[in-house]
Amino acid sequence: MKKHSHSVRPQLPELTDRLRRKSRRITGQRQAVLHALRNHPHPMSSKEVQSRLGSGDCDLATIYRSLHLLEGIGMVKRFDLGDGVARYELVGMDDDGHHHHLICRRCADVVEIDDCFPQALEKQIARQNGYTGVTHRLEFFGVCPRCR
Amino acid sequence: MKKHSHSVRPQLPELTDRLRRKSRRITGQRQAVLHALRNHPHPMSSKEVQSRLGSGDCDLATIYRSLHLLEGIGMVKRFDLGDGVARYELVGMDDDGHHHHLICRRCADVVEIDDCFPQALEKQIARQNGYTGVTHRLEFFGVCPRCR
DNA sequence: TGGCAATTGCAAACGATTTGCAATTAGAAT
DNA sequence: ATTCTAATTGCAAATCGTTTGCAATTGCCA
Repeated sequence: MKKHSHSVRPQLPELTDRLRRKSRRITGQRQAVLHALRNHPHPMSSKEVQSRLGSGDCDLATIYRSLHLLEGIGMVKRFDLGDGVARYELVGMDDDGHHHHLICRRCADVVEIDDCFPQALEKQIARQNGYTGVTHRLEFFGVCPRCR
Repeated sequence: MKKHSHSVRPQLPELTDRLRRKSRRITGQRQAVLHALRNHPHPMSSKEVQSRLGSGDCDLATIYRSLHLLEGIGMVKRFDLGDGVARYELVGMDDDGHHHHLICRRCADVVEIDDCFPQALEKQIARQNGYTGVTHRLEFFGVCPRCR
């Protein structure tokens, strides 16, 4: 049984350390983005991140740039929930962030699904088609109890 | 074993009949779009559809409108392959069009994966979270033999 | 504390998709 | 066959998420 993706919520200092180790500058904006992601363990769009930044908010372009940076370092993972909007989640310290979601078609509520099923199938798919380095992207859609 | 999604390639008259039955008008543009989809059994973007329209081409807006119409009727299925571009495939006559893809990260080549694995898991996911009407969206990514 | 490269904000550019509107056209009615 | 009308089209402009150029600012090393 895989550990729950959100069982470990890294502290902010740990996070900035990770940044520093990659020789990236610790700016207020980046800390704010990390802080926002840390406090909302669900996929967040750039705008959602921005709206959760406390004081003097930060330019959207900077948020996009921060998220890309963090994604490149592997500190956040990008998810595609079907609408045309990129969403990001903080990745645990040792985790690779791979998991899935169950999204309500009505209210867009998101449930994190931590078990990963088709991992075993990747090898089969890869072998059958001569592909290498096969990964997958899987999301579930349905209607949540409150909307039903 | 599920029937291959593309084992049956409907004839154009059959397709326009389906449209007519839905009391939609049979226009040259719509036939052209259907024709293009029919001859390329892989997910196609609006632009790809447009570039495959034979003679006097058709406005992109019209292609978008046609694809939406056809999707609403259930004649085409929309797929999201990870780049920000909607792609569509023609749905067989009795099929619901549900299947998956294996996409090359380098050249964007697409292999159709006709078996569907997580269908059984939908019920489990639904039950565990109180959701109803659960479906899923699954795509595989890797590097194809030619790019490797 | 100074200096320079990295980072930011702002506005403009971008690509995919949508929309308003006037002109065209498919198909039912005559 | 011709007429009529609502559905459909093309075109251009609008929208939305995201990216980029550039000048001003700022983190961090010396």
